[in-house]
Amino acid sequence: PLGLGMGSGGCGRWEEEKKEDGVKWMQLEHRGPYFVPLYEPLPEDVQFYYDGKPLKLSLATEEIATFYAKMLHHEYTTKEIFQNNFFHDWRKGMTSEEQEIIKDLDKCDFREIHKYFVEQNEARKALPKEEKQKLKEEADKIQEEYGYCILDGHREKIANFKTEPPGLFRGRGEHPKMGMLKKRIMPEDVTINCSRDSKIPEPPEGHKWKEVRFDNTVTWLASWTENINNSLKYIMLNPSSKLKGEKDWQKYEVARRLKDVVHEIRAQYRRDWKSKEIKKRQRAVALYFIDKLALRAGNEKEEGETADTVGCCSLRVEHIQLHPQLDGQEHVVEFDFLGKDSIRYYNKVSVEKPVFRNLQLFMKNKDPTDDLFDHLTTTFLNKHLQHLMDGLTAKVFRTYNASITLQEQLKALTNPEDNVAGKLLSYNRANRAVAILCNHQRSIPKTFAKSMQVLQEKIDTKKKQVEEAQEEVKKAEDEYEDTKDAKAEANVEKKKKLLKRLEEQLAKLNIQATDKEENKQIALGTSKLNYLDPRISVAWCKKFGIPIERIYNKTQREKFAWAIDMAGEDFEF
DNA sequence: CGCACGGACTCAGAAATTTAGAT
DNA sequence: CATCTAAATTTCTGAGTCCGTGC
Repeated sequence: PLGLGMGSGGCGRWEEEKKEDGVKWMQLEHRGPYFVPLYEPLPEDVQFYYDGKPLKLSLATEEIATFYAKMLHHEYTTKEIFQNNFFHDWRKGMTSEEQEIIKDLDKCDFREIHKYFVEQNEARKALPKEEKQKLKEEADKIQEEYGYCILDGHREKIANFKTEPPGLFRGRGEHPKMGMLKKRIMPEDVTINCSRDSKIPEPPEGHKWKEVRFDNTVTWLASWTENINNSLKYIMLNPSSKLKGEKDWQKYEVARRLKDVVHEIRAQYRRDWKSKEIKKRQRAVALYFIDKLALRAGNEKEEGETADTVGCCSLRVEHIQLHPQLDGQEHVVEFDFLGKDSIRYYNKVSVEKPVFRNLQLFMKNKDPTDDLFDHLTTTFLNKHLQHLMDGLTAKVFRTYNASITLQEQLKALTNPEDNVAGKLLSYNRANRAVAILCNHQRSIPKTFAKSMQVLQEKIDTKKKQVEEAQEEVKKAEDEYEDTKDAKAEANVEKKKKLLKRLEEQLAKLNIQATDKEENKQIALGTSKLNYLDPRISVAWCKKFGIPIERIYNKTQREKFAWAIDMAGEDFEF
């Protein structure tokens, strides 16, 4: 229905007969989820201690105890909320006798159990090669049996074919539910979705499914309700599948359509800044942020159920500060809030004057904890966007701005004279510009400082070698001056060649160091995988003769097969 | 008929595992 | 060539967005 235009190339796999509205497949057959192994009790000599005395736990109580014991040295277990939630749920699982004894988490000693698991891990690592090989083969067999399905005649990889094992819930950031017990998923919890006439998956022996349904308007193979947030979890296809690939393609086509109308939309929200309706003004300012800063929409969240994070529409007064003047800039807005996954967004932005004025108005007579856009919801915003362009929602701006930024940055940064390493540095820098725009961060790798130092030492060594080689060249040249014999001439060439090689190695190391430093706190993967139209990258590779393997690994090439197939070097986003 | 709510899907960084490269 | 180590890749599952529906 979207009328997707084919790029150059074109291939059978990505163009197929249209299905009825909302229908996702005609045939779906699979084996159902793979259930993670049941709990194995601890050996007799591994004991739990309460108040200094060994205490034999019932099987269910012991299992939950092991979840905590495994995390003993994790920062989580030091948090009061984690401890309280864990202890509350643990006690619920205890027998009444155990409840009578175990009343204080501080008196619980899990150290021996913890030590046992550490040793188990080490033992597994130290296994002889053949044993490891055997384990791998077993895993491969499971993957082979449960990891694929048949969808409309194609064998497709499944993303998550295993049920999630039980354990303690670990939310991101200050999550009020951290430490709660995540229950084991049983076949009786699972709904299977497949085609009516397919081989219906067998539940494990002695069990039955909660339900088997035949709904071809959805893409999931199985689902269950998890007990922490009482929400659904799904088993779905791998990104390499045709179904997901087409959806991905469609996403970028919508973003490309935004390119045609974005100027009009920008003109529109600038007009709306002056509207008499406060609601319209708020919508226009929010949209300006979404467009300029690539903020997320920011749906309302249930208070106390999740970590306190916000997006654009849910920003509170306390999340911004207004500076009429700052560091030589006018109308500066200082943002400081926790976004998705409790990742901090911190930014100082000079905004257009009407935006600044409006923000002052929106903040007037409000408490810090009041909503900045108190008359705005994501539904209202998206209704408006839908009206401006078919399929337009707030998130499309992120996709659009990310992809257009990559394209522009590649154009600006790529030097055709550079070698492959130099061009790849440019690519990474363009990718990095997008990651910064989208605020994709990672924690600085634990070994960062050390490995940076090692690299710096390598550079210093190489520098010395280059200097020595330069002297060697000079010496050889002097000798040739004196002797003029062929052997000396050959020696000069040899030394020059060596020098050139060393200089190239040094340049490469320097590039590596620059890249590493610039990248230490930036996560490139998320934008590469979810925001950047892969056809831009494919075209860039073709244009500059960079092998596609240098920017996409195997998994990424599988996910972006559609783009690799269809994009020529002249593709424009 | 507006809106809460559930459902289905994309997007997210940490942790685990594997691979490659240095010694 | 073996072994250690860091980087790359894969796995995992939580956290968002957005839509349809039912009251």
